[in-house]
Amino acid sequence: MPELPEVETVVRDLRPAVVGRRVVAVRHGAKRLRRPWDPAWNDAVAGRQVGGIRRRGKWIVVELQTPPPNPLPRGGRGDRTNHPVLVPPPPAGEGVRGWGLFPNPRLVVHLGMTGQLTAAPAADPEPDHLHLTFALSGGTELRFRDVRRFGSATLYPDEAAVEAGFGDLGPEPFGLDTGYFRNALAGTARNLKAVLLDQSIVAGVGNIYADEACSLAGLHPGRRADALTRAEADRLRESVEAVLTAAIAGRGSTIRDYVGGSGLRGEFQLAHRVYGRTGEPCGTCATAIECVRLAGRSSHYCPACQPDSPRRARKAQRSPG
DNA sequence: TCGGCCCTGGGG
DNA sequence: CCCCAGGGCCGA
Repeated sequence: MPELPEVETVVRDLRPAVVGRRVVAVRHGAKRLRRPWDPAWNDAVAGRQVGGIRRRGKWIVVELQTPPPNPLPRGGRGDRTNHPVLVPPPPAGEGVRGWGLFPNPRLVVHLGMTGQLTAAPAADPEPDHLHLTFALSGGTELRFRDVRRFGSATLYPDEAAVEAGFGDLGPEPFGLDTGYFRNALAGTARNLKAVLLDQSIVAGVGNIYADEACSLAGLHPGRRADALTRAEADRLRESVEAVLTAAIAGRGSTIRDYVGGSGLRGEFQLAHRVYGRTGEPCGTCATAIECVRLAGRSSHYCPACQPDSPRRARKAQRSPG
């Protein structure tokens, strides 16, 4: 479900709802996700404070930290010793070791196809397919729900481990270096669709926005990447950035399951040019949108605006419309 | 580099 | 019943 714009919307929604709060308790379901949740992680998380939340590609990183000591009441120094320490100590038993092994815990979440990460009042009824619940101070719960269980939630001990976990994840698509993108395209015989879906080339683009970017760029998604001219490659890079920016502004696309961090659906599906519009008239030239299978995924395009060969592309370039 | 697979549910 | 679905990983 969620590509970069959806994940970005989740993160922006969650930030004001969770940052600064402490994790009071962790609950997890029995069914395993892509990566099973290790129950030992509960102790590493409980008592910590949410320091921040951010996005990387389609991944969500929740930054946890050891909460600072409570501010001491003003007044005489006597208070300093008498005041009870309200910061909960690490859980008993192996808890001390649990905190020690996770100095700067990072909760890394991937939403897969149907994952939902939301902040909700603890009093709200629990939905079905709920796999993880973080009860936060102030009565808010951070909930991870996922019908198909292609998503995952993993705890890493620190930033270095997160980076290692990301492996060869490519750069963010915003402000992407022109030369880098040209070279990436020139270096492979795969089609544009496959390249745009490849997270090691650019992070965050999925099936919807790959199609939308090709449409915006006027390029057939089946074109060989290494056959693009420099101008075409640059146009594609700009189109990826433009469509993602517009989609974030529209709070992402809800086809079926996607909701943002506050449970709201996206709006950008209403602005799709080609995705999910097979048979409908192209908004530019009224030709019927077509759908083919590329890189194992449904791929939508306008056969008139997105010519399938470089030769026809050059022709269309000379006489647009 | 590609297909199959992991899952559940909705629609034809 | 069949096929389809915002993704990623693993093995041929």
